[in-house]
Amino acid sequence: MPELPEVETIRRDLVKSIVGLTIIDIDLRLPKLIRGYSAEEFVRRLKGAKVLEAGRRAKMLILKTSAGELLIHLKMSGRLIYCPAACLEEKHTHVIFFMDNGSELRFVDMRKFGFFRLVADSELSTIPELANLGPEPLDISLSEFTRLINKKKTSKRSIKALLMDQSFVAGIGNIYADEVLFAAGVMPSRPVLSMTEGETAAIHHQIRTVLSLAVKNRGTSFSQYVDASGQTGRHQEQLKVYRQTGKSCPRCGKPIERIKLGGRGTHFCSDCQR
DNA sequence: CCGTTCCTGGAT
DNA sequence: ATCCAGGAACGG
Repeated sequence: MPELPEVETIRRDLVKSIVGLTIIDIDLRLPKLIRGYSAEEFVRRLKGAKVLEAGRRAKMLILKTSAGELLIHLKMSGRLIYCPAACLEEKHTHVIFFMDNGSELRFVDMRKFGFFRLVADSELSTIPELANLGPEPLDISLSEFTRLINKKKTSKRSIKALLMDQSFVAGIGNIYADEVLFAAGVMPSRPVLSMTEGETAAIHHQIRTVLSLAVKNRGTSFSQYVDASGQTGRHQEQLKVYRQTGKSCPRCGKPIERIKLGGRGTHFCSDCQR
């Protein structure tokens, strides 16, 4: 899926394109992607609703509407595409929102893992998909990050698994976990309990540096991810280790290695990361 | 903790 | 044919 930088890019696009518009109709072709309400009730409630704001929490998009908060999770392959006027329909288009100015917002998802949830009345913080999220990685201070790491100091799990744990810090996925740990000089497989004060500070610093640069570059595009206008991001050109197996480490020249950690492809330089 | 599962498709 | 893929819930 889009991780924090990709979702943030889409959010900023949607602020410019659909905030202020009203949904006049919805073509929902894959009812199972709606959580909470039935598909019929979801459509009934959102028809006629005005989009008031486009927000984000971790990797979740939150469209504030006059009918409640619309949560959208893109998971691995979901895309939100804004069509100002007639655009060709892509394969795997599962939902189309028709807006009152003739434009459309389309949800396209090859793997069908993404979901929508309309929250009409309850507190957002009680929603299951939001309730257990940790702090935003770009907001957390060094002292707070250090405190959270120290709380996990009994854990033998890898530092990479912890960074990807959304209840620890919310928004980092497989790409940026590898990139952050390379930039911080820490091996992804290192147990959390072995982190030094200096390494913790380096990881905190690189989370900020790597994620904000990726946002500036409008995200990383491989196969699926594009922004809300259908354009690819640019951060794939800046990746140091992710999917760079066998290529020379940009710092020391040694070939980048790949292992499997927690079921995920994990990329690193064994000279630059300890 | 790890593996499996939800899906479809591209790469090897 | 087999493995892999920006996520995350679930079960053992």
